[in-house]
Amino acid sequence: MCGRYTLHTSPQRIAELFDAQLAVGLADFVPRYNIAPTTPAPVVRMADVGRVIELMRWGLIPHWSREPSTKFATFNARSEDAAEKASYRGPMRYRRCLVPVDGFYEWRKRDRGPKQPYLFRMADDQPFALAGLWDVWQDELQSFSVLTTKANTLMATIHDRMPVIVDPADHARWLDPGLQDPDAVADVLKPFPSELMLATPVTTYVSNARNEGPRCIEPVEPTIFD
DNA sequence: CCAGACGTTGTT
DNA sequence: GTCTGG
DNA sequence: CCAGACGTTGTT
DNA sequence: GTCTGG
Repeated sequence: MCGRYTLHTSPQRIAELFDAQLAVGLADFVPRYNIAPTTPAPVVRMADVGRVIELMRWGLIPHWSREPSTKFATFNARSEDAAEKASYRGPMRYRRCLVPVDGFYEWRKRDRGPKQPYLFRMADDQPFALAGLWDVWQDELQSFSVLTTKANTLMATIHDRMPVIVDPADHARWLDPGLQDPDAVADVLKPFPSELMLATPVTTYVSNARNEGPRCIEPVEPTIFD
């Protein structure tokens, strides 16, 4: 699963990498090391003019919701059955997006002490894309969810689920609003190869969602209890 | 048909 | 809006 | 995801 | 134990 991540690469570099236009205000997006559910984050989606990067709230609020509330856990969606779920059926067909990140966190429960956070990133330390779904509520609030899949062998040491990481070669197809049959993009939703990723135990400073800054990704030595 | 939910994960 | 349960 | 709160009334 | 806020 995926409930916290980083995006400290500059918006200009992200726009370049994803071949997308930055929405107004996004050029000033400050480096983030602790993006949490219910908070805004940059998302890449197709618009009439092509790919755009906009701020959306993490935690998908369906357009039919009475309240823009976080009543249910919609910051992740199971890729295996999202196309059949009431909340994701529409988004899976018409509103797929990419979530730019340069790493994400997972926590492992220990026998004693607080949970140990791990930072997962690419071995080459480059930014990458998570598969996302988005929606609009009351023509004013855009929000998104991150798809999950089976853990690869690296992640399986901590969890049996992981976020879907979209291979750059699949970006265009995933975003294509012309593909309205979930089967046409189902092959994109697979576990990313472990050998291209790294995991590092980091300080529990990141565990509090109010904490920010480079200190969040500070490595720590694994302990006997890890 | 209508009413009521609409979600995920880990842990027990 | 759309799915599930009764 | 984790951390932190978890309640009501009347009065100011 | 379970919900809300970040």
